[in-house]
Amino acid sequence: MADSSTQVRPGGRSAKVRAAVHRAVAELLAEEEAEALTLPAVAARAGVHPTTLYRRWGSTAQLLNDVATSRFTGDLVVPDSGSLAGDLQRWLADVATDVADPDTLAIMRAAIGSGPAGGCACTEDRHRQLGAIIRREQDRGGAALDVESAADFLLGPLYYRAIFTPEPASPDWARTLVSTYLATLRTP
Amino acid sequence: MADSSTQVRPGGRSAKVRAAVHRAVAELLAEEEAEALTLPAVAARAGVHPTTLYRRWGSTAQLLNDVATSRFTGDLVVPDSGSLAGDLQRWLADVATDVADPDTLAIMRAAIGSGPAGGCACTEDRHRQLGAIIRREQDRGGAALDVESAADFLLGPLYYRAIFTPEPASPDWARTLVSTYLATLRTP
DNA sequence: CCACTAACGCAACGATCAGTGCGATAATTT
DNA sequence: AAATTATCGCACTGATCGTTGCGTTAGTGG
Repeated sequence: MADSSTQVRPGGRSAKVRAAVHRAVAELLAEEEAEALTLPAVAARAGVHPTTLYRRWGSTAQLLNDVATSRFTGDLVVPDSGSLAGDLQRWLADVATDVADPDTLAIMRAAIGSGPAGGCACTEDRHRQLGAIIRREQDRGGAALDVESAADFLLGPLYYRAIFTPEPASPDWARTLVSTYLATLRTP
Repeated sequence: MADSSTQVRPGGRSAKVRAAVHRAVAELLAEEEAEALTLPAVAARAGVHPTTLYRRWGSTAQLLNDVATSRFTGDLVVPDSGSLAGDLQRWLADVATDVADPDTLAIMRAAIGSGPAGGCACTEDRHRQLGAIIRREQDRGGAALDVESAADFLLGPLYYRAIFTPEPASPDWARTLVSTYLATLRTP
C-alpha cells in the first residue's frame, strides 16, 4: 500500500488492459450467469492473458470491487437546480434509472456476493453525492439534514426494490419518494 | 414440476442430507470467503459425496436459493400485540436483530450474488409476514395499508444498511423507523 | 415382510482453474 | 536516445471442478 519501492505505472497499456477487463466483466455478467465469471473467462473476453488478471487482481472478488467502484463513481452529475427538492428529485431519478438497468444490477449483485466490501463499493459515491447536495442546501441557508438518515429514506427503498424485489423502481416513483421524505421533515 | 412419474421421497435420509448440506453452507459462508463455496467443499463439510450435490442441486446458485428460502422462511413469529404500531415495532426489531448477524448477512450476500432470484428468496416471507400484520389491522377495523409501500419504507432502510453500509441497523433504530413511518401516514 | 425405486456412494474421466518461472514489451526517467 | 523496470505474454504443472456410468443403500407402498 504505502510501499513506495515499487512505483505504479498507469500509462497507456495498463489503462487499456484495465478498461478492456472492466468491459469484459460487465459483458460477461450481462450475458452469462454469475458463476461463469472466472478470471480465465474474463481474460479471454478482454483479449488478455489470464496471468495478467491473476497478478493484478488476484481473485474475482477484488476484481469485482475494482469494477464496482469505478462503475459507480463519478458517473452521475450532482444537479444544482436552486432548491433542495429539485436537486434531490433530479438526482434520485437519475439513480433510479441507473439502478433499473439489468446490466448494472448484475454488476451490483456480483459485487455484493463477493464480500462485505462489495456493497459499499456500489454506494460510497452515492453518499458523497448526497452529502454534496445537502451541503449546498446548507450554504443556501436551508436546513442541515443528516446524510445518513437521508440515505436511509431515499436510497434505502430504491436499492431494496432493485435487489430484493422482482421489478425495480421507476424514476417517477423516486421523485415521489423525495416529496414524502421532505414532508416528514416538516412535520416531526 | 408437475411430473408425477417420479414421486418425491422426503424421508429420513434425504432430510438428513439436506440439513447437513444447509448447515455446511452456512458454516462455510461464515468462515471462508464466498469463492470457497464450491459444491465439493460443501460436500466435504457436510460429510456427503459431491455427486449428491451435483445431482440434487446442480449448481451453487440453486443450492444458495434453497438455503436462503429455508433460512428466511418461518423463522420469525408474527406478533399480535393488539395494535398496528406494536406489531410492526416488535416484528421489525426482530428482523433487525436477524439481519445484524454476520453469518446471516453472509448467506444473504451469497444468495444475492447467485442471481436475480437470490434476493427475492431472502425477503419473500418477510413480505408475507408484513401482509399478515397489515391484514390483521384491517380486521381490527384499522386502516388498509399497502404492503408494498410499507415494505419500501420499513424493510428498505433496514436491508439497505445491512447490505450497502459497513454497520447494520439496530433493533432500536428499527422501532423509531416504524414510528416515523406511521407518522407519515397520519399527515399526507 | 417383500418388491420397487428414489437417493446416495464410488471410481474414473476430461475440462478448467490457479499458480510459477522466464523472456519480451513498453512506460517512465535521466 | 538510452537505461531502468513495471507490466504483460507464453509455456508448463499440479490441483480442483463438473460429469457420467454403475453398484449399493434405504425409504415407500403393497
